[in-house]
Amino acid sequence: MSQIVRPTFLNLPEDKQARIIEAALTEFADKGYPQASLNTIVARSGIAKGSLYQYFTDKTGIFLYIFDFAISVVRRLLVQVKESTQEEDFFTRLEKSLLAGVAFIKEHPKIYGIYLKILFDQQAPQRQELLQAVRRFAADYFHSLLRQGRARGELRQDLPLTTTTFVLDALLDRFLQAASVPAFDVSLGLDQAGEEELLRRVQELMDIIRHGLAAGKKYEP
Amino acid sequence: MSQIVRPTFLNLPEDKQARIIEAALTEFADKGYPQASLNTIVARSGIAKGSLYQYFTDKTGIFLYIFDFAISVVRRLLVQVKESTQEEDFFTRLEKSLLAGVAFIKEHPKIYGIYLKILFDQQAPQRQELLQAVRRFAADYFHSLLRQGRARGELRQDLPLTTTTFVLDALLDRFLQAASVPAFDVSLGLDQAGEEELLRRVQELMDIIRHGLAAGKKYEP
DNA sequence: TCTCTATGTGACCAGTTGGTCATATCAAAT
DNA sequence: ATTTGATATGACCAACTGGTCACATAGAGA
Repeated sequence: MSQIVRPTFLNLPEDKQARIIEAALTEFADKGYPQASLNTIVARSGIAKGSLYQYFTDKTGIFLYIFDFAISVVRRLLVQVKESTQEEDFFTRLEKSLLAGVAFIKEHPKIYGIYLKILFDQQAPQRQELLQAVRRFAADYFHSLLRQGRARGELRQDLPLTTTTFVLDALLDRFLQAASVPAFDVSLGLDQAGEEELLRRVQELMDIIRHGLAAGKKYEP
Repeated sequence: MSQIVRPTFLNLPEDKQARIIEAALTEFADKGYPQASLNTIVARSGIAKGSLYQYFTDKTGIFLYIFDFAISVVRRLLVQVKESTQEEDFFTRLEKSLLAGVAFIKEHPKIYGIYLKILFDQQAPQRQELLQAVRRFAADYFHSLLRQGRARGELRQDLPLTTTTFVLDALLDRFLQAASVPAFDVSLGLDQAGEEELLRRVQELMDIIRHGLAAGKKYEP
């Protein structure tokens, strides 16, 4: 980080820092890394171009600082959800996690936007590392939920944990995308669903995760 | 389309057309729409900048033409898989579809790349329409599989079809992404998996789709 | 008041972009 | 040999990019 932010920036009055962070976050979330314009950031935060280079080393530096900021916000949420649902059963925890995700995105659309952008931007700096950090975080989360659930006998004992982690990660991640990227969601129409419809979809999803699709005799342990 | 390609392009010798399509496909798949450089396309296909504008109206025109070309290739595959598995049971069909997808991406990485790029490129022209077309295509496919499977009694009779479609779309799509975008795949390591490991993962995935996660008594119709 | 350091500034730079256009090339028809 | 219509070309343009730098400003300590 010390290679990225200059002390000058940290000495700045907090509201000025906030203005710059906000402007940069917006721009990166809107356009992605390579298309984001420093001129726009500078104009929106009301500072001079030169000043930007007194705060950060270069465009990459700005981006990494912003991403780091975003990550820290997400991390706080996940830890909190995990702890506050410690006592509940597996499926309730899963459901609450998903709903917490939906609420988070509604509250911090730009943070989610920057994540989506980086997802397929080959040119975002350190993309590989940044993405793996995020997904690993999610994977660890699910894995831990699964282990506890299995230990309590709420889940099939023979579940392959890594594949199951993959399934959960895929389903919840995609559900969030569907709820916030209309183009993504052909079937459910989540982007303009009301609270109650969203809840119904979540429950249908949980039911499928529980019982699967097959008719007839179920798995016997 | 007539607004997009000029007749001049279609009059060109086929190998010249192919060279240009190839160069454009590569560039768009590599960089995405806004970052793709016409200069690069021109250089790689060995034609003059001016010529490009005798073939297409503008950058958007080139992109839409290429995308259209890509879509037609995908469409052919899906139709073929659907027909050739007509007689099999639901889960076998699903499994074969997924494996066909993996094979397709291996054979046409650029076509898949262009799809991934457009996925989150807010600035790709007509992005909304293009994406919806693709996803709708997939959704229709799964929906049709599901209806047949349910009619044959292979699936729970009370399955909510749209949510189930969503589940299948999410899982298979993500599986394909994991198999081709390493950063995306923390848990399974599919990108460097051998044939046999990949097959095992597919079967584990199918098992989870069949039976779900829950222990104990299964759903009774 | 003068000095010194930290901070602020915007004209400026080279490089790249998508797009244009006057001109050149060429094949067929007359 | 000449005309004609389609096709090919690359120098050129305005707009923008990330990044620089000589200079202005301000505030604290002397």
